[in-house]
Amino acid sequence: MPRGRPRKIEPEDALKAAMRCFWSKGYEATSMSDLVAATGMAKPGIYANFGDKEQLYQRALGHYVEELYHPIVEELATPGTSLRQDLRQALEKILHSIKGSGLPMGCFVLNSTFECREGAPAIGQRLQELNMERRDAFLRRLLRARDEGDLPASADPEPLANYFAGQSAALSVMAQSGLPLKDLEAMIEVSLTVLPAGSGETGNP
Amino acid sequence: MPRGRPRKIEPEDALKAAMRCFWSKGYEATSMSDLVAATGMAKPGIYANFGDKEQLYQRALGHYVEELYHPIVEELATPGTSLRQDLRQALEKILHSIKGSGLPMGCFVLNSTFECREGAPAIGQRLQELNMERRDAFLRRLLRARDEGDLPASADPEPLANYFAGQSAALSVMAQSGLPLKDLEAMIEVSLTVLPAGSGETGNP
DNA sequence: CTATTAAAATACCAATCGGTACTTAAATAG
DNA sequence: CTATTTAAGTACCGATTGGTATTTTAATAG
Repeated sequence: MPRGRPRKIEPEDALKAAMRCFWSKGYEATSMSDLVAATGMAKPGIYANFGDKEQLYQRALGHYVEELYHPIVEELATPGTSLRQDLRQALEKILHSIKGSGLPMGCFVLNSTFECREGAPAIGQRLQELNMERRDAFLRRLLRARDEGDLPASADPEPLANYFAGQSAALSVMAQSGLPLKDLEAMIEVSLTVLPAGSGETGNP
Repeated sequence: MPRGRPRKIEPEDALKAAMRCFWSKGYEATSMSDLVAATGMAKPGIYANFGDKEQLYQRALGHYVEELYHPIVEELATPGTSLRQDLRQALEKILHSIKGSGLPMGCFVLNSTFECREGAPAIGQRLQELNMERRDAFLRRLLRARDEGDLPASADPEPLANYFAGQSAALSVMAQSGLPLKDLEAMIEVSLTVLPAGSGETGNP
């Protein structure tokens, strides 16, 4: 056991709580008092463990990326079955991470991208990178499909990757606008029809 | 001429300035001091003319909707040439309203939709309506196309309308992520390929 | 001129903001 | 037991927040 007074809450638990806070309310709308209430850690403890509000925000975003964003993005790029089926599963996964579970609504990266449209260039650049990582994951999967003949050589993978990367925002905004889950899933099926025939089985059997 | 001391700035000009402020920085990040600086109207004048900060925000959003959002949404639903060409022009128009001009970046309605993901239910419901108005405009155009035979009777207009309504968010987030204009226009061409053949001339001549 | 009207401008309010210095509590080492 | 270490908890800081009461300025009406 360590030497001094035992800690009430583990810093990692506090970080998780702070993440949910920033995720659901955004950076500006989250006050230090909110963070104190959410983490259960007193203010001086927060500053001692994480630095100031902006540093904590970056740590929270980093935790989200490691724990939730990267896993989905990476799984998205890996083999699976056919191209169409893999893209369908990827968009479904993104959709359920947007709507389902007890987690705050939407994607933390997308939410932050829209909040930080000007101002702090440091976090803004990081967010551009993260959105591009999602795009690149789609691109990798599409390039592989072209190599394997799952995507015709005539198809250009880059515009397709940009397009699919954008679909998460499309799903997010329509979810926020109140569309029921079945309509959001129908959106996914529509978005998959941009794939040339022969990229896997059809979506409407 | 009116009776008392002449006004320094017209309330409508102040409203325009406030709109740009909220539009570019968001509700939370915009302070009354910012609004005073942007409008040139002293704080008591703002409260006298518009009420409190939240009321001013709603007025600013209303002004945006009347002046910029509704015109684009309505033009989107009206005849034109072929379905594909009309949708292309609509998405191009949305894209250039997102990127071009000297106006703040992005769409005020989309930005607000992402900022207000929980909290004030009043403005949140209004934003849902506005997003649905965009969707409904796409739907009207698609229904007309189906009646005119420009869209096959086998195609289901509703999922297509939801899909196209989402594309503005897709364009917005990829623009924010640093994609150059030509790549964004290529995204539009990809998104149009969900239309069945024979909905107007092809996008790749 | 004076009275009146309406807006601008100054000054101020309590509350909250992000951030810190300081004290207290709870553990171990000797 | 006392000394030491580490974190929790309290109290406070100046600055800024959203919001007003009050005064001053500039016009017209008589």
